Amino acid sequence: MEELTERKSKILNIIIQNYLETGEPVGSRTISKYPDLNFSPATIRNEMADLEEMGFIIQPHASAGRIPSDKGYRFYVDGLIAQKDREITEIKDVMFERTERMEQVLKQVVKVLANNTQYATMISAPAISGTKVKFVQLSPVNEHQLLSVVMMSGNIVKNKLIELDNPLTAEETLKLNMLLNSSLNGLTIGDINLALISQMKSQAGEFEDIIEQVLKTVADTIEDEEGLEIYTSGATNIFKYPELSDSQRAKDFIEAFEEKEELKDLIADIEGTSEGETGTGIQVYIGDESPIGSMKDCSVVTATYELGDGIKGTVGIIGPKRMDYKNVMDNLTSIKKKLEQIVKG
Amino acid sequence: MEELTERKSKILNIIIQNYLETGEPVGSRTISKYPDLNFSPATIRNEMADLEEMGFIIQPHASAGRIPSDKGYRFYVDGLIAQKDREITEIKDVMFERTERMEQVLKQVVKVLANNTQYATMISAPAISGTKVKFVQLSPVNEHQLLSVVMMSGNIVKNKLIELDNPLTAEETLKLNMLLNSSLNGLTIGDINLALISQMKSQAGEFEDIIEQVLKTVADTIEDEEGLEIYTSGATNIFKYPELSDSQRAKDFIEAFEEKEELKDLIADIEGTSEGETGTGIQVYIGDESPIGSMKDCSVVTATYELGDGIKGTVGIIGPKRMDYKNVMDNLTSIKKKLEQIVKG
DNA sequence: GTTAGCACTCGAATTGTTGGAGTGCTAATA
DNA sequence: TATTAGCACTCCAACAATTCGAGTGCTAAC
Repeated sequence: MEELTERKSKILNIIIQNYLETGEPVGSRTISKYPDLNFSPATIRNEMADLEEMGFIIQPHASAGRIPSDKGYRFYVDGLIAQKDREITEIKDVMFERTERMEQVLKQVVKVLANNTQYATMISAPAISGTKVKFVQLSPVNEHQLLSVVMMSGNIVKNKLIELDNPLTAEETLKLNMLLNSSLNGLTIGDINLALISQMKSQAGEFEDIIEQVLKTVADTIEDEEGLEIYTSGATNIFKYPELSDSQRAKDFIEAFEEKEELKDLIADIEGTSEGETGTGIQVYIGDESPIGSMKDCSVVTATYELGDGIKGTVGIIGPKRMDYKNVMDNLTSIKKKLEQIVKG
Repeated sequence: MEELTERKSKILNIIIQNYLETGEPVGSRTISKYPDLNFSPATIRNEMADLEEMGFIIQPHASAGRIPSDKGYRFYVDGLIAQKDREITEIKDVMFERTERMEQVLKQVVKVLANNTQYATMISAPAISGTKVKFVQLSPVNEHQLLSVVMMSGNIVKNKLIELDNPLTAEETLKLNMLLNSSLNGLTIGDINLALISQMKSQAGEFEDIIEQVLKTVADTIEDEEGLEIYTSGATNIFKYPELSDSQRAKDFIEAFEEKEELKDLIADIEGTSEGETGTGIQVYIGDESPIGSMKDCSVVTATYELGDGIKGTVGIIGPKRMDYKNVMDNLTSIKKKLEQIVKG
């Protein structure tokens, strides 16, 4: 009994779909009532016994119906991914009003997504690491403070306040600005090496101290962001799913969302995985496949969005294994598109 | 029986303290065992009956011990506030390493606080409303984009990207910068009125369009922040307290923390309340005293910190009514001091 | 190959039982 | 008069016993 016959596959799909809706184990009688399956419960039971032996479904206790195993979910999900023809359901366009600031957009995205799907959602801000310096500006605030503004590709702006020992004149500031811009423009963080630094220092002449400080600031500024920002929403939706909402489980889950450290690991894992595995940029972690312990009873569906210039981020949904995979994937695909076009548009 | 005798007050305090520790109703026998109260359980029972009649304690069911009522907690808390002599317990100084950015500091503060107290914590970023423009800087990014950087007192920096129809020359930019700085410097948002705007426009000559756009941007930038930023931590600590951790309650509570909308109301309420009511800047909401529905079984203790120039924010702790009020107040007082000195220092 | 029938199993929900903690009341005591 | 001992009473929490229904596996019949 190694083959997954048409009928078995049909039954399996019905079990999964029914379980997704109800959250209750599915019995043979229930299945036999489906219109396109005219067999008696007994027959179904035989098939179910086979399916269980093959590892697709599980009996939570001796006299209960069956629920999908991780392998079962995987079968179902792979089936979904296979049918590429899904049309993109339009997300309300209200979502992206004119907001220059990425942060606002992302916060809105997770909220909308959580609302649409009723699962927990997360999104990582575009990683800045591979991006280029677009321009640098030093502005004197007063005698002792200099504000450095660094803009990276993707229109990400960072500020930092620099303390000065001695005041700078307007000319000196201008000169430094020119030097910084001409030297740094278009460089990635990786391009700023020792040779470049010493070269800049020599050009700065008597201000080499300041250049050093500024460069350090720039590097700090950028690396600061390396600590990947993540926005989340809808963590409490977990309470909607009885199988996840016992106290301990819920606490661990929500804590992971609050702390975000583990989410970072997850995202690192996702972005590390060879991209485009499915061609759609969508990845699915079922149960133990996820690196986060508190989510071993959950499924995680993620999409990676790319803003060009190698900048990319990840948006994902975490919910019970009996998740409405189809709807979730549609939503993610749609978000991905929207995000990608918001930058181009 | 309208008087709160010494003995009654002693018993009341014992009931509250014991309940704070155990979370279980306190019976007469338990109380009679306290060393400084040499009476039999029966005597205690009489007193307890009185205390209940006076509204300080409650019997959750007919044959249970007593627990404090909101009025009881209030009595206890007022007693605590009265003794001003509390020494400031030092918080680990690691906390405030050199971080220029307020945001980082605040995030750290809530985390440390949640960790120290094991309750849920929140902190509001200093409200910018009353603050002054310190300086404004427009920098051309490319032909079509202009980056505006606005710095307010309290070293809060805001960026915004402005789309240009026609490119600006360097001179024009410089001129605009000078105009903006000389006109806006030292003003609060309230000071920017129509008269000022039209005056600036006329000075800007052919660039009045741009001035308008920039001013709007500046206003936006500032008002943007009016939507008060709030950082939270430790929401899941609620699960440590059985009386709060049933599913529905926990969901509502954590949701309030995730959404933050209600927290904003709370903070508005706090900052609205005539300050210094206690002289220490500490306020306590017990149960229904709080404006947030999902916290009607909690207590909220808050402190307002002031950074000078009218800039202030609020830091608070939300936990069960049987909260370790003393410890919490000490912690808040300490944080408040630290925050206030971090800006001056 | 499919189905009907039947005995069996298990969990969830309901009910009954018990024990302990705590009370209020009354009568005795200092 | 204030305090205490004693006692009957109440209620909850925990546990055990019972019932009920859904679902299974197996066998024999179609």
